[in-house]
Amino acid sequence: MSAPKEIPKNYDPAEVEERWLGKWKKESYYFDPESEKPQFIIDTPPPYPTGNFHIGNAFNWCYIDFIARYKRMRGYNVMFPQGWDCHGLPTEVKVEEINGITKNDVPRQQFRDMCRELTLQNIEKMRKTMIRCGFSNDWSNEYITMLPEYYGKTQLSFLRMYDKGDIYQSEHPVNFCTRCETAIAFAEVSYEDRVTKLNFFDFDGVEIATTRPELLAACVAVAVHPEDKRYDKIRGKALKVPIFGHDVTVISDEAVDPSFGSGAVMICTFGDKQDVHWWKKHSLDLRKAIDLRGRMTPVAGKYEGMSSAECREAILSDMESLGILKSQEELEQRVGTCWRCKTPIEILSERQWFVKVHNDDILNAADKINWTPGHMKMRLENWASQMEWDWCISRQRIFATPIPVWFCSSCGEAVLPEETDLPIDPTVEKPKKPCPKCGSTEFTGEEDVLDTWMDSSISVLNITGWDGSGTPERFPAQIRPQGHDIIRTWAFYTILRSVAITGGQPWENILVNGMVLGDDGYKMSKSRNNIIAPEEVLKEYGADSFRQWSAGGASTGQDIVFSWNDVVAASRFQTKIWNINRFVLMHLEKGNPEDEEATDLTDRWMIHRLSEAVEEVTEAMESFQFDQAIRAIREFARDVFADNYIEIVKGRLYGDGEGRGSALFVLRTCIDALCRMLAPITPFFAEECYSHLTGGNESVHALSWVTPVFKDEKAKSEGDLVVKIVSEIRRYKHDEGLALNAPLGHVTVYAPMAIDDGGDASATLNAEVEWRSDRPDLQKVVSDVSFNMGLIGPNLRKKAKGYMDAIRSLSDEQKITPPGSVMVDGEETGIIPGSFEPVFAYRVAGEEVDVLQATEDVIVTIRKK
RNA sequence: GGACUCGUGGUCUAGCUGGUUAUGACGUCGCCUUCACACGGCGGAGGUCUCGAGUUCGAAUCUCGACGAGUCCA
Repeated sequence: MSAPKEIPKNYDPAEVEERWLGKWKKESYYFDPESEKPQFIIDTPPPYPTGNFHIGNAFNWCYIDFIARYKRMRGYNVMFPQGWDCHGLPTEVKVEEINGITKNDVPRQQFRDMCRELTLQNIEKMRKTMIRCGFSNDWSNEYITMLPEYYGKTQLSFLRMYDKGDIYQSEHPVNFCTRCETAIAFAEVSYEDRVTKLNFFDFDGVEIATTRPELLAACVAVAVHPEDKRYDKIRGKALKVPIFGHDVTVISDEAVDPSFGSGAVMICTFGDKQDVHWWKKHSLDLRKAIDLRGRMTPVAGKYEGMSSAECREAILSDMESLGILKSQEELEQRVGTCWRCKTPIEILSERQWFVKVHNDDILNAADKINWTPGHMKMRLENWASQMEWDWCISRQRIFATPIPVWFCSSCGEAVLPEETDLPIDPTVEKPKKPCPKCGSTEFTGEEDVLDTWMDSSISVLNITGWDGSGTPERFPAQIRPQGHDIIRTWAFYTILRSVAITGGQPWENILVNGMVLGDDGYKMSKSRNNIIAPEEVLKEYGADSFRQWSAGGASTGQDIVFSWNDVVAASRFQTKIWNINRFVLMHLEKGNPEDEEATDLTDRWMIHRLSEAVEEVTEAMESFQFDQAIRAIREFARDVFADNYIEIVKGRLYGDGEGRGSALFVLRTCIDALCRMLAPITPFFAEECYSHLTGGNESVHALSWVTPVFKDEKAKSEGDLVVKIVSEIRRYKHDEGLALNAPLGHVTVYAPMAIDDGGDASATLNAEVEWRSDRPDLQKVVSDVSFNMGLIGPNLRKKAKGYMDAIRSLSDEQKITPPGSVMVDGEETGIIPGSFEPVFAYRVAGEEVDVLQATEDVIVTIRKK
């Protein structure tokens, strides 16, 4: 081992991190398909390529990278793949915006090419940020869902599920965005508070309140509460719909709130989800008054062709002139809108493709997965148990995976391609065989495309090597790391699809991280102006500080508030370790130790404490508690190693007498362990420190994880005492107004056991320290009693308080030598052995010394010179 | 409206399978230009653990309620 001569005085993260990025080989993170090691496959979230890898992503990826790096050191064959979930509205909207077109202005294929081009550019931008963060992705396992090799698998999964009967088409009400002209899933509906008008009008003699008068033409019934006496006379009768003149029946339903509006509701197809319920339950007619573009249909009579907003105004004005509009009230309501363009969604009934949702199977699979934190499973359960209808997977868009289906032009039969012909685009290619039902060779390709969750919900099948020939050997993956915002979507859909295709659960573990909030405690948003980009943090403090913040900023699963303070503290911690490292290297250079053994008391104490820290950090990493891991590392490095141990062994290090070799061995062992423990969290910093320690021949990331060196309980308790004495005397010096290194005179420590600290305490305190195991000639008085509640509570229950009072009122003599029993509430109660101990105080008898009481049975006297 | 999470010194945060003196960071005050580090060291001040009720010998921790905050969703 040869330490390099030059180690810079200051740690410069920018320089160091760039340098290692240039040296590290991406191949060293590749999953090895030939390896004998156990696999550890991570089902990395495939982000949407917006071009902006935001701080929430970065936080999520920090967790993943901690795990990936840790598991490699633990001897696993790790796959940390990177996917890109490309399809979807945002890119289409962006392309339309950039080029000033709508999707219908150019041929489908050209529009797709434009989307693809933009997506590739965005992916490249995001890759750069990821690499700069030091994430150890396996780029040999990258996948891009818009490319044929991936979406071919999406189509294959479609065929498989179609064959099983899990995919079907049907006319059913769905959420629909009339601006984007596509169906959307519940997961894509967002909600906004808006103020609207509640309109009261005369409906053939009955007062009705509605927020959506434009749907009057779509009215198919009027509903009242079954016990609402006001409407007893008209229940079951027909009413004539104003303006439009068709008849509808008055039905009873418990879901009607008699106190809202007039207590009578008009049911339209469809004003909201409740209408869908009623429509299904009471088998009502379907009257479509709004078309896919948000225009009124012929059903709306003279209002045909108007937008729904125009129609609303027109109908209200007509009602007014007819004298049937009674009054209007303001009403606050939450409106479902398209998550992308914020247009209020309509519920329209159209032919769509659906995936069957088998809730029980999903819940069973979810039960087999280990959830961290546990309560996140509840969110999935609540979501699954309240699903209103099957998953609508068809979208009327362009940039997405085509639905691989043709319809026979003469008999209408749905014809699917052969699996070997995938991937296909049915709007471009034709079936290879005539229609199996009628023999026709004329077909129309399905123009609808798939919901992008159909792509991303097979990420785990893709990375474990699914090719359609059965459950892949590597399935399930070991872990899915993701945010709690997509439990209802990505996690839910992935479990659904894994169960449908393989029958098993997709992962062994799911680790759910919190959301990153702005430093004001709120979700980051443009309107709050509290967005922090990862690049800002990296530029200022480096990736390692950012990663430390990710690890330690909040406990796993909690939302995490971004805090510059914590980033700065992290960076200072690195400075601290850097200086410790410089100090250690300086001494190693002064004369390298041959010793491979810790012999002195404080050295053995240090190794014991190190071993404890290693166990704590290992346990934390195993259970994904990164905040506990970094906290344990910091406490060990700063408090135990630097402030206690190093200060105590300086005397031996600056001399060249006995014990120097042992101390150097311990210093080297500790630094080595620190580098390894820090490697997953601060990979650049750990690598830099380790390279200085060893000369840079081997990467810390290629090493195995730390194992405890040894435990020595005797050295631990004796060493704890030495440390305690040193800190007590420092406090004493401080209180006496002495500098910490000021000479002190003679210190005598009276302890129950004989201690040989090899002169460490003397050198540290600049005083003669004498360790004695006899008792000092001091007056000893009982000052208090300490109780063992763990013993007293369970044994005495209600009598505990009385028992303690009785003990306290014993004489000093009896506190030292207890009687057999005491009286508690008039009852004789036996003394529980070990339930209390006397606490002693000491007074000086004659000699002119100051007395410190370090612990209950350790006395220190100080004779100043 | 529902679900979930949270409410701890000035600020942020840990603890929450109940048991000595409630963790740490930032800030703050005092001392120290100590030979790794002033981006430091040593020492201190600062908390009725949101409120109320309950369970218990004992509650920051468990239960119920109130109030407040956040997130996801109908």
